Amino acid sequence: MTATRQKATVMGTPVTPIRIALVNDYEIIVKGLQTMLAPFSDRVLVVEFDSGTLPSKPVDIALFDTFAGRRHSLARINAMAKDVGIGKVVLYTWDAPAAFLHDIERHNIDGIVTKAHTGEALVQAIERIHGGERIGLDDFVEPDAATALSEREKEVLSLLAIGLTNREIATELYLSVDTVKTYLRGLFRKLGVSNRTQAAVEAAGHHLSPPPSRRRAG
Amino acid sequence: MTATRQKATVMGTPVTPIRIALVNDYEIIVKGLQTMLAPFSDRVLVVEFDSGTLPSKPVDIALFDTFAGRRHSLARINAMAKDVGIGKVVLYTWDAPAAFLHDIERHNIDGIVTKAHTGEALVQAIERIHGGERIGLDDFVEPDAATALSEREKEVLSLLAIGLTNREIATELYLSVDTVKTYLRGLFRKLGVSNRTQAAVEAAGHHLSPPPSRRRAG
DNA sequence: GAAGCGCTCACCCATTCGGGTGAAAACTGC
DNA sequence: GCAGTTTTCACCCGAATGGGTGAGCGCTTC
Repeated sequence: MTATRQKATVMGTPVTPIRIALVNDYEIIVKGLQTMLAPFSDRVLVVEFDSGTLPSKPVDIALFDTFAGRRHSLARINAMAKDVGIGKVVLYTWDAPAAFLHDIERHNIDGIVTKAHTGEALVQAIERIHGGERIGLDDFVEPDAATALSEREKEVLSLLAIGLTNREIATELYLSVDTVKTYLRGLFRKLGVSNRTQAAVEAAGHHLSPPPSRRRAG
Repeated sequence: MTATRQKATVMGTPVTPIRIALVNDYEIIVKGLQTMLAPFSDRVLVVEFDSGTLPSKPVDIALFDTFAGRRHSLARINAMAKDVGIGKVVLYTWDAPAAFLHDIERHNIDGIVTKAHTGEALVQAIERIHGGERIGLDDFVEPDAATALSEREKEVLSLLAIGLTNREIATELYLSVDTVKTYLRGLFRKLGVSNRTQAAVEAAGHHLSPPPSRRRAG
């Protein structure tokens, strides 16, 4: 929050704006970001808007609009990020950043900003992330050591949390049922619960379960 | 979907655009809606943007941006709607409309549109709602008769949803375990699930389970 | 290189769960 | 009154779950 971060010009000399791409399907967000960032064109430049696809031009930062149910693409964008020339991948989400803990740890996300940000705040966040800070991440990294879930445990829990049986979890993760049960015992202990339903409820608190299904399509 | 709906002019004579207000806190949505609807200024006119407060001028339609955790204001806006001169109250939400079934039944919402709409689609939806249709509502009203839960079933489900065992539920409700199991069979059938964990997840969608405990602040 | 942790699996055992059938009592609506 | 629904319970049975112990392998750390 030092004053140096906010100036886009140094002694009147213009600085190259940070080039960002927005990966988003929704017109209102695309238009909103454009309009919202227009006054800051000297600091950030939105060079591309994509509908679920990757930006075709190199950018400093890709704002990745991650919705539940769309997380799969996160793996993809990250895998291809270096090929295309994306400097950093930033989640641009409605949810509290914690909702994407799972993704953050799995893929290398460089920052998270929420859509609650105003234009000015967003620009500042982008500048800080561009500068190497891990905005929105630091608050959510470390769990509790003793109750920290391992990678595999989180995978098992996330599948449990959608109601899969042990056998289904095993099949999904290419494990034996006994192994799944071993993980569950550890999970129950760490979560302080005694059955899978309680674990599923807790999983939501750990942001490891999807939102409940909507019965009817919108 | 008749052709008459789309024309904003009648034989070249301009028609008064529908006046809408947006109740929203987020700059990106405010800016996005403005920009998105700008090309349709002959059909819809965004006359006011409010941050959580009610529009001060009479409008035909108030787009009410409802976020989880902000639903309380829905009751307020509706109560005051007629005083201020709001023609219709429309939810403008990300979620599938079903997420607000609860609200819809409690307050008199005239329509629901999602932010996935493009400008053109949004304008059409607004026009149809203005014309008296209940966009997005008809698909979500009735609890389906066959899948409606009885009082007792809801009680059982709400206890299941916090992870109680059948025996615990039975004790809690002064029932036999067999009775609880009978209810569960019916619940699973109505919810379209095959085990209690899935039922617990669904229960959240039915507003029958408390929000999961947050271990860390978001 | 020993200790510790994460990941994997196996076997055992008691309990719980899920699903099926049947049925009685009460209340609701036509 | 009768049909339908809700609430309640019982019995049966196979499958799933939960908990315990033990154990091998790989990686990191001291």
